[in-house]
Amino acid sequence: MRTGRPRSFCKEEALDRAMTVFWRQGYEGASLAALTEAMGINSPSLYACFGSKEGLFRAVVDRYEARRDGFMAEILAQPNAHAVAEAYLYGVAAFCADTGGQNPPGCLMLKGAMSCCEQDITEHMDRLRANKEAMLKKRFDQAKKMGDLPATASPATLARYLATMASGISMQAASGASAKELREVAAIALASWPGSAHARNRDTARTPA
Amino acid sequence: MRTGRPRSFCKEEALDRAMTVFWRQGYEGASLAALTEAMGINSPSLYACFGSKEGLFRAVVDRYEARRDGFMAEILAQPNAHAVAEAYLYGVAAFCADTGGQNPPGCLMLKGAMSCCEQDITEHMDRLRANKEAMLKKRFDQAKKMGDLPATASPATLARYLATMASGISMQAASGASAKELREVAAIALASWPGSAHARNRDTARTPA
DNA sequence: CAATATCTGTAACGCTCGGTACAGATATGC
DNA sequence: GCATATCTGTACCGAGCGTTACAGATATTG
Repeated sequence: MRTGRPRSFCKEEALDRAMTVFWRQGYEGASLAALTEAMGINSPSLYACFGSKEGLFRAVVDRYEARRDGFMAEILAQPNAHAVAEAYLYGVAAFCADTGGQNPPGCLMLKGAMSCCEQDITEHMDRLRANKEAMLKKRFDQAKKMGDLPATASPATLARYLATMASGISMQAASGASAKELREVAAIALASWPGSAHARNRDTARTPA
Repeated sequence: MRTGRPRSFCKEEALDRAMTVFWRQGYEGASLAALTEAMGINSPSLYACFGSKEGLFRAVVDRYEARRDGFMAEILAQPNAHAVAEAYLYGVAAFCADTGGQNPPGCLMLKGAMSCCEQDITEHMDRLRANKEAMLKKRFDQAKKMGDLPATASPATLARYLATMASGISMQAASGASAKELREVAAIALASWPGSAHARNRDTARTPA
């Protein structure tokens, strides 16, 4: 076992508390003072454990990503392309609207990436997002072979379309849109899905009842 | 005429130079040093002219908004709802991809709003964006009366859908998507437009030629 | 029981931040 | 020409930033 005085705080809990600060304030807006106060530790403990503010942020992002990997697995397991798109957009809408009582609405990734000028950080987050898009594309390649996407469909463009919509939904959530409003928007977005023409009268924008 | 020593720089040009700094770095990321250097003036001149960093930013945002008002006027003048949606999304895509050789891709509003923790500023920018969405809604109310939107369509939801898509397009542009990729995404988004069912085979996602 | 290794809190570091005091420069108004 | 008003550059302010030196506390190792 490791020698020396043991750490007096829970690393995971500290990361969760730091996450809410970065989520609310962005990367540069989150001061060390705010972070250490929220985490309940002093700065030397933070530096011993995470190396730097950037190291802490990366650890937070990794933790955030790990949680969303489970979400993506559920999405990709849907039986066909339309179900994937539907589960993805409604899932993103629900996620962005759910503050968990402490986090602000929207996505940590977007808030973090937009509020940071350090290139290596923004590139890292762009890569993570591109990776999610690539997972969708791969799933749609497969769907095309299975025949639940038309032969003319472009998996890459469809994946980018969903990623674009997800970013937009996150932005709308961040500026105060309700969960219901986000779902309505997702519904319109899904009406344009290749092969869902007959769903139009059901899914497309209608005056809410 | 005004007495005293005259200002030795052009206010509008200084605002344009400050705009590119805010656009690249965000509100909080743009330091006074970076701003004064780009503007070619010293800080006392900046403060005499704009009052504070926040005052400068508001002036920049006003100037940015004034330019986009012309864009919105063109959009709203389109002959029917579908043309409005099409002109809007393709216009946003073109705008976000066009850096003008100095600005980063994407929208100053999103970058500015996301990189700022001061509530009065973010609220101001949210208000401006909501205002654009309201203009679209009003136009779609009118379109519904004119019969170029189905009676079941919800102008508010359609306007929110376009605003969401526009935010998403801006985010994609900011993370490196090309103009062509943005247009392809816009095309899919337009395929779900109420009443454009027959356009699907023409507009929806296809493997690029 | 040392000896060693790590974590802890206090207190400070150098630096940059947004903002300004001040004196000199340059215009107008009489 | 002289008083007045405004802008300009230099040089600086206190506050807050991310980060760390250091000494004391607390664990394992032998």
